[in-house]
Amino acid sequence: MLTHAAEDYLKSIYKLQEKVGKVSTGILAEYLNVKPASATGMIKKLKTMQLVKHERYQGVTLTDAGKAIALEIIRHHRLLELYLFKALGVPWDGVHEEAEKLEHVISEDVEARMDEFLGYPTADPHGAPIPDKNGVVIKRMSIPMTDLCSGQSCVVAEVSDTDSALLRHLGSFNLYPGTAFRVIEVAPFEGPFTIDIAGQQVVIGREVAKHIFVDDVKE
Amino acid sequence: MLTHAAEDYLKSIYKLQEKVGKVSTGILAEYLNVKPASATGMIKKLKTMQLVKHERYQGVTLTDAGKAIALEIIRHHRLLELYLFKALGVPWDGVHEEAEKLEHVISEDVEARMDEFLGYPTADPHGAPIPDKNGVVIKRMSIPMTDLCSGQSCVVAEVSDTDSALLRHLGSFNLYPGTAFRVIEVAPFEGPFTIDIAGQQVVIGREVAKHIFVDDVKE
DNA sequence: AAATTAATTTAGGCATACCTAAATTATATA
DNA sequence: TATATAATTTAGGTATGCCTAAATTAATTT
Repeated sequence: MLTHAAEDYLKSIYKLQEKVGKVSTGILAEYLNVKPASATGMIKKLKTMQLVKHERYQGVTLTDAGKAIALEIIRHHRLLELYLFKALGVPWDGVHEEAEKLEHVISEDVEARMDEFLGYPTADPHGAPIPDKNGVVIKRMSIPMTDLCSGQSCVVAEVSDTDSALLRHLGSFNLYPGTAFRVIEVAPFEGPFTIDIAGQQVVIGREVAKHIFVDDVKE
Repeated sequence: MLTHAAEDYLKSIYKLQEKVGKVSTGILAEYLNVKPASATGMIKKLKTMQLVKHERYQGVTLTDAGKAIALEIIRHHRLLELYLFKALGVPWDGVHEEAEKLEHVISEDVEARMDEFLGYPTADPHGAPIPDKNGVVIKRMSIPMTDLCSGQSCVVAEVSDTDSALLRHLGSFNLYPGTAFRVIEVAPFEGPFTIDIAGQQVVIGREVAKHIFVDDVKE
């Protein structure tokens, strides 16, 4: 079996691969809050296990085996988040941290039971897709909120899950995945967004908007 | 914060203290499936943290601080067992192993939510008492089934939780905590027990009976 | 009491996974 | 192209927690 650290590396490589494309040692180390030298060491270990491909100074890529494990961990994480949220009422700004610890120790059996309880869901409380048992991920075609213009309507698809304070902030406006809103005004010079959520007028700063992804954009 | 290993040592010392009284290095090592030398090492570490008292060759005792941590871990374990059993339908012969991993990573917040969901229970699926938030344990006055004589009636109070095969065996007779039965016959020369459970006649071997503790004994 | 046996502790090693500091390699600039 | 800068890797060190083997201490037997 893999160590927790190895699982975290695989998960992080997968996520960075999605976001940035090429995954360098430095980017990976920064993401995991370790030094580049530590990342190099783990990459070497994962390479001997045939879970990653790596050429010196050229970054890492997951092998099929590595990707399968990464998706399994991500599935654990997101199912746990949703379970904690729905079954135990843990606030959505707390589920990430909790799931981060549980994802490495939960059994496939318990996971299957949570999955059944939740009705085989496809997204976690932040809107991120939950890979199925075979590692198949259904990708949504969402765009960053910062791409919206005045007058456009849309639905929140996903928000980033790591910043607890941000999530509390969004929660105070009811800005959850599935929530519809309309852009009233985009302030010039990279300014904030004024939006309408269920009749309420709310101002969302640009830095915050970067962490919100939307769907179903209409004029 | 303590390591998982340190938590396991404290928990084991507590349990052995209950069962055997004096806890020697050798007993502790055997219980934890490590070598005596390893136990000595951890005992030293726990001593510097003032969680145990230890005189060379004289065995270990928990300090109040150590006992508090031991009871906290035991509370985690038993609440998790009951939660997995009741909320997710994990069979009672599987909850111990699962809880063994989760007990070290579950937060106080999630634990409190499980506790509420379960209605502040006082016993786990095997009948073991769940310490409350302040580490108070309500002890039951149960006796081993092997002390019973022909004709006596009783109620199952507790069964040992570590042997999964034993639990499946007991489950097949509906021999859960709370189940009442009457001893029909005790075979001589340390032989098996024949009992009546809800009209069904069942034979329980002496080795199995040693792991069953009963309450409410009547003639 | 002496000798044997058993329990415990010390000493020295291994693996994991992190660190810092130095060396190396690649890339960008002059 | 030579040099400066940035990224990466190597080398060597720390802490945890396990191991084996040897030394010590305690308990039992003769």
